[in-house]
Amino acid sequence: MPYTLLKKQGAARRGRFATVHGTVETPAFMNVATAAAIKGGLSALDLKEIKTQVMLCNTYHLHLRPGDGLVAGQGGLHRFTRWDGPILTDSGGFQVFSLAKLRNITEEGVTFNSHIDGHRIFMGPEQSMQIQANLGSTIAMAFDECVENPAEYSYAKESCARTARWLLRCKAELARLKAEGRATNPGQLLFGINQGCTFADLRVEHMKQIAAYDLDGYAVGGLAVGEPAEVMYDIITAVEPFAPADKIRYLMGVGTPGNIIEGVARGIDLFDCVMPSRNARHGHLFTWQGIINIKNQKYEHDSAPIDPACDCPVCRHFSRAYIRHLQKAQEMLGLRLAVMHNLYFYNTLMERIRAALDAGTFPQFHDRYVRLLDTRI
RNA sequence: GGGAGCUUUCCCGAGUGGCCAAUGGGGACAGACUGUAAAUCUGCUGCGUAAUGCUUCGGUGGUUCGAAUCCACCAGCUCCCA
Repeated sequence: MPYTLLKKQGAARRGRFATVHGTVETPAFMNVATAAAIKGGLSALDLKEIKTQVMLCNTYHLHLRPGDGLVAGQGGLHRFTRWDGPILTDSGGFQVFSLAKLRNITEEGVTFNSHIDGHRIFMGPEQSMQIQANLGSTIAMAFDECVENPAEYSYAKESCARTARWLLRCKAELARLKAEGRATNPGQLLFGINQGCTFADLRVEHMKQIAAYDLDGYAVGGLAVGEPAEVMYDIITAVEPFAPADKIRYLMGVGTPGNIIEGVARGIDLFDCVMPSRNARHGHLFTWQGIINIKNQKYEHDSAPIDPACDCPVCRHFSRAYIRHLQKAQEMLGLRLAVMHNLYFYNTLMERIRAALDAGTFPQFHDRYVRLLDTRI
């Protein structure tokens, strides 16, 4: 059993997740590297320095470019990227949502038009598993449909049932690929994904159903797609009791520091989000005093580090004035330093959450930071 | 010395009588971003709370009901002939 629950405080869990590529201390934030690189110019060499535990790559994007066959030929994602820690591959399910204008969904799967050159590609549960088996990630995600918000109840119910059927096909296909020796990582794990939009009864029913499928982990997907944060929290609270207690739980695509703290408080172990990396590229930097926009004129002559309370490599060496200049001048270094800082911040946030859970002080940590860290200053 | 052309709001640059406070870029300023089609996108950029309001298109004067647009002179810049 890869997941070990070390300590509980309320619904919050301090745990450990063992994989063939190393152990993940949870709660943890996975750093998003969609096309096998963290945008902003970070390589695997940088990730240790910013306390990254897990790297997240994308099935759809890597299938299109450079092609999962090519990655397999290079020895898999680990050899290809030189990141030797755990890698989770998202299944392409989110692209069913985000590339909505370019796709068509049937029981078999989804037909996309490539966002790169427009050519038609078909991806269903089997294709997604084949691609992920080629990529050789540590953890494969089931192929799901991430439904847009708001959604009709009837559509949500139908989609949810289909996602459950797809999950069984994913499990069967991955087992077959492993049995035939076609998986780059023979120890590849599979997580299922809970759906059901904002309807608590659908969410619970779906979670109960997939809990019986005995997967390596359980994700809550389809949240943070436009619904109010309180709705998201209520859904997590409703569905959490029905996620297997001895399995790791992953809240997909979330979120702000406050969202993560609330997620941990509701029993979530894993998170991922593009926010720290994307917003860093746009000048929004997270600090222990709140969020700053480094491009603001008020930082023009500011020789202080991004966050005086931060000991990341960027804050140890560089000033706000310098990073502001780099971003205004569109120097690549401005993006890189900002991304390094934000990811370090998120990874440190998780470290402090774990420390608070270890010390039994998580409620105090929650109260002190849950609003503060999401506040623009 | 002679001739031709040019001068627009922070910059470049449209506009050749009213629909012009003036197209479009850039820059500046600010905002958005949640399993990344995102080094992207949006707003804003003379003054004024607002108005059929005020000031503005090198300067001064003129023509006209009305001028960034037409005329005269002046200043500066570019090119051609000596």
